[in-house]
Amino acid sequence: MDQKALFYKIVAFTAAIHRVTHELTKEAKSTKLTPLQYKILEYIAVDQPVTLSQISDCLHISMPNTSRELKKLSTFIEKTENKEDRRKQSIHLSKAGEAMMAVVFQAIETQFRKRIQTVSKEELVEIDHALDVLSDKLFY
Amino acid sequence: MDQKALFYKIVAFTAAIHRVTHELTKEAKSTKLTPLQYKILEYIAVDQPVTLSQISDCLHISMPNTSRELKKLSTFIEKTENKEDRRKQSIHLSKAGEAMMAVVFQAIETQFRKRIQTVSKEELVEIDHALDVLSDKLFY
DNA sequence: CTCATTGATTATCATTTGATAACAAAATAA
DNA sequence: TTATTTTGTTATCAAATGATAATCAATGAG
Repeated sequence: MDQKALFYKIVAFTAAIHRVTHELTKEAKSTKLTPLQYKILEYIAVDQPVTLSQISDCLHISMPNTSRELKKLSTFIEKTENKEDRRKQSIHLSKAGEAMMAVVFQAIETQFRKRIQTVSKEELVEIDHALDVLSDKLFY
Repeated sequence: MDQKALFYKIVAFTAAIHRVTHELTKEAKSTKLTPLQYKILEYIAVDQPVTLSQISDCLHISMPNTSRELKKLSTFIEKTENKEDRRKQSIHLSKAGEAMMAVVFQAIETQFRKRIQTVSKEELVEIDHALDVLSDKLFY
């Protein structure tokens, strides 16, 4: 296994992913979310409930800026007080946020279905396995 | 194969990749390149020679903005006239650009080697195969 | 040849994002 | 208790990025 070649393949791969996701999340643009706001909402949608500092840490956005963006997203999120530590906030999607992310995800999903139209069931299993392998061993 | 589950896995996967690449390309920050400039240079490095409109198309940056960024990158790139179509430019990395990207890639590679330290040869082959599968069938 | 199209540039403006300082409240350590 | 750390907010400034109009030269279609 030529590690150098593998490395270049990974660079090309990640670049390709960035391009494809850009393509797909363009749909999200119709929601008037900025890319950063979309990223934040996506993170909340997947990991909720989260705290502000979790968002800040994971997405590498400073706390002041995270706070600012969350304020802009106020209609899409809700903050619940954390009983154990009253400094912390439990942030999760509001009804409106859930509804909007559902629409966005639906749009992205539709795009993806187009992509896998021609893919056989066996190949889908292969893709699924490939995702697991890379998630486990490379992009954790 | 549950397509819905697969789709969510893909969303989580691409988000993970974005986070990891963010982590890795932070190294590139020491080069004083902005994220956009890095993206452009990376694209040139991988696909050179390219034209300005290719960069614009592939990275979804308007031509005026691409032109502006390329001007900022002038020390790292060279423009050669295209004999067939004199409107077009053949853009490739300059000596300085090659040198700098080599440093950046080296830094990223080092990070990646850390990640695959504990991975066996068999698993590397598996990773390589997984990259091929996803590149072919999903992120083309 | 004339006209529309393509590839690229310059200038300009608005928006988004990043960075930092100053602050406050809750929690924890001393 | 007091001091320190963690979590979050507000305000402000600078930089990066996006968007658009005007322009130009080369190309290709008619």
